[in-house]
This record gives sequence, structure tokens and C-alpha cells, in this order.
Amino acid sequence: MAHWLIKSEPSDFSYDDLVAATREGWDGVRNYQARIFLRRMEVGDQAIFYHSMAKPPGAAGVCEIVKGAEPDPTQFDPSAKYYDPTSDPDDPRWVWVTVAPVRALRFVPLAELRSMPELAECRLLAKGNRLSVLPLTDAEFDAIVERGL
DNA sequence: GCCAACGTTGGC
DNA sequence: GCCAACGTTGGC
Repeated sequence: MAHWLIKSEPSDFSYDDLVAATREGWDGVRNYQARIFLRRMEVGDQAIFYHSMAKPPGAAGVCEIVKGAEPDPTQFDPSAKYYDPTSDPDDPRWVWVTVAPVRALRFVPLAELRSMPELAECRLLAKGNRLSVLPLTDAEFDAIVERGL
């Protein structure tokens, strides 16, 4: 089972919103590197739900992939924020996965994540990192979850 | 609001 | 294919 970290702006969609929704399509990813990771996700994989652009940013919960990659319908919706008129319906460019909540964490702020030696190599903390979907090693994932118990 | 870093676009 | 310009991300 692989592990991941996915970012969301809580003002747009928070971990609590996911709990309320029960499950949700992870829409709006419009980055080729992130797309690679979405396609690799398998049912049963777990991910840290990270709040970006928040005060403070940090890890909010654990979620699980309950459905693998399939075309993200919002790319074809002109009223959607992430509408992509250049995506061909016969060959959709962007995918989403469906996630469900597993458990909330005691919120682990970014400053605390930075202090954890287990995360020294984590891409999340690399300078200039902007990826909204990224893989975690099992050790990195476990360390974040333990921090938030 | 600012700025650094990165990705994308488009002229050549 | 190069690279400058521009847009976006995301922390502070």
C-alpha cells in the first residue's frame, strides 16, 4: 500500500468538509507531475490531507483512496474553476481520484513538520515545492500520523 | 501584500 | 530548441 500527501486550501475544501461529504472526487489537479501520482494511486492507499494557504498550513487528517483515477469531470464544465477548454472529451487530459476520510489528526502545523527529522527528505518541505499531490515513504507517513494522534 | 520558485506559453 | 515573459503556488 502506497502513501501520499494531498493539499487542499481549507477555505475551499477542508478535512472537515471531507468528513461531512463522506467521500469526494479530488478535482482540480492541473499539473502533469501531480497527474502521474494520481494515476499511480490505488484503492486502499492512504494519504495525509494537508491544508495549504491556511493560517497556519499543516496536516489535518488521514484519508483513503476509495476509487482510482478516472477523468475529472470539472475539466469539461465551463462554469468550473478549473475548466480546461483544450481538453478533448475523447481523450481527457486530467484525472481525479475519489477519497474518503479515515481519521482526523491533531492539527500538525508546517513549523512542526519541519522540526521532524523523519521528514528531512520529504518533498513537501523542499524549498520551492509546489506540488499539490506527492508521494510519502511509509516512514514519513507513519511519522506524521503518530505526531497527530 | 510581498517574494521566491516553478510551470507554461509563445516568439524566434 | 531556446529563453524571456507571464501566471500560479504557497509561505510569510
